[in-house]
Amino acid sequence: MQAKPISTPKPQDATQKVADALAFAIHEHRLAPSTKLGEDEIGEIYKVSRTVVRAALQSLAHVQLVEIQRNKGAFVASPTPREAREVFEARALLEPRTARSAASRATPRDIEILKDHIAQEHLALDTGDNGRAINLSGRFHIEIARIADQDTISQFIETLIARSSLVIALYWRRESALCESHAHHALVQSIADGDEQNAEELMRSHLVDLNSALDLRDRPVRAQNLRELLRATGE
Amino acid sequence: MQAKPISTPKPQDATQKVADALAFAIHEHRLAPSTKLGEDEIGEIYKVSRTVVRAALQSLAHVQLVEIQRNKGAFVASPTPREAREVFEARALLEPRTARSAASRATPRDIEILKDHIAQEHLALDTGDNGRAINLSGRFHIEIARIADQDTISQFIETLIARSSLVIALYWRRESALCESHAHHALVQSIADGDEQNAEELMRSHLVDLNSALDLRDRPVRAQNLRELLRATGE
DNA sequence: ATATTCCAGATTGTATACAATTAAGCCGCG
DNA sequence: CGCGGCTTAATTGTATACAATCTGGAATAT
Repeated sequence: MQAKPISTPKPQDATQKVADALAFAIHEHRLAPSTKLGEDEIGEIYKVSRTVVRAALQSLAHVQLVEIQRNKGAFVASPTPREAREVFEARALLEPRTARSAASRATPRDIEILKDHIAQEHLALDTGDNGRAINLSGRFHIEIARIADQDTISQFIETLIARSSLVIALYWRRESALCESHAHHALVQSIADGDEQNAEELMRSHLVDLNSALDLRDRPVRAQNLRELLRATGE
Repeated sequence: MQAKPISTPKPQDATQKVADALAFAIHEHRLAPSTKLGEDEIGEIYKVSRTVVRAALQSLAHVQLVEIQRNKGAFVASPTPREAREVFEARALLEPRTARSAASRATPRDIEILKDHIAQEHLALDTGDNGRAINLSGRFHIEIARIADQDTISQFIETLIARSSLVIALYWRRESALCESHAHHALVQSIADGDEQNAEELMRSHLVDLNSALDLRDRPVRAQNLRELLRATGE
């Protein structure tokens, strides 16, 4: 019966908060691939102990947003071209089916949410906030998976989209504009219409478009690993 | 140069070792769903500190082999009928494609490995070691995913098979025998022949068979949660 | 001058200690 | 006899302390 009026110091999981904050930063491309994530450093930023930071980093490592090298530390993941290709292949396998399912289940409320996402996406693009636009674009796909009401597959898609953000950071061709909004709009329309076949097909082609906007030929320079590569030749 | 013949005390990640040991026990049905996994208890068993145990449990929670309830502790996961259905739906979506891919890539060495798996499976069944048989059966599917050479999807399949083990523990109909070996054998044959279409179809029907051997109508009694359920009605 | 060895600082891996929350037993009351 | 509140023990969440490993540079020898 006492009041806790103001801010709750640590009401919920501190670990989750740190993990979310880091994931958000990565999704918005504020943390570039291969960036070192020192435990003390992060702990100081969020005012938590290394215990919490370590748990958060391990959590992110599980979805491959960060890579942990034993006795070396945690780094923002830097997907290889092969991994990048695999991520989009997996999405191509899962998401069309998900879109179909969403089309058969979406409620008016769901359509509202999706349209709102698109509106925010436009806004972010107009204000030049590319990081936010990429983040919202990903969450659009996650929202569709949620509507499909398949938790297991949704979880997979979430991790794939998280990784996609890294892939985009590394391999996106600047020439191609970030104008997927059109595709998203058409997708919402077919979902709203309950047109399963069309939704599935639109999602498939949307993913093909996304994939073709990547240039996977370039090898990403792994900043911090230069030294390691050099030493590898010595032994 | 040097030999590390016998056991290494803590050469690698102690966390991984504990996680593997627990996962193994769960896969072999030695740890039943809803079993409480106390941190001190496990730490004492494996002679490690709670720090390590907690990391291992969180790792297992990420693949949903255990469920962590804040301030309550970790329990062996107990999939609901809905979750069970979703797991097999996801497998039905991923594995046929994987089998096809495996058929197109398998080397003679891979075929050897698969046949060896089947042999071990037979052995386990003959000796009545059902836990081991289930474990091997799952690893057979994982091996196919590995041959398909799609790491991302393989990882998903691994977690799905891990969860399948729990589903089997909860929903397997005792009437139906554990005689999938025949299906596995036919699958290996088509993979060895490089018959992609057949491999895909066999995998699909194999998963259908597995699914039909489950009885998802029964609600699993969550042993430890009785108290919790009772209290839920009170508030 | 270059390469190598070794030492010191910094960082991670693990264990322990303390704080917060929950579970269980006990007592008193209806 | 059963139920409810309180107290205490047990368990988890977090922080800190110690040990092991790695990074980076300086000194030395070639």
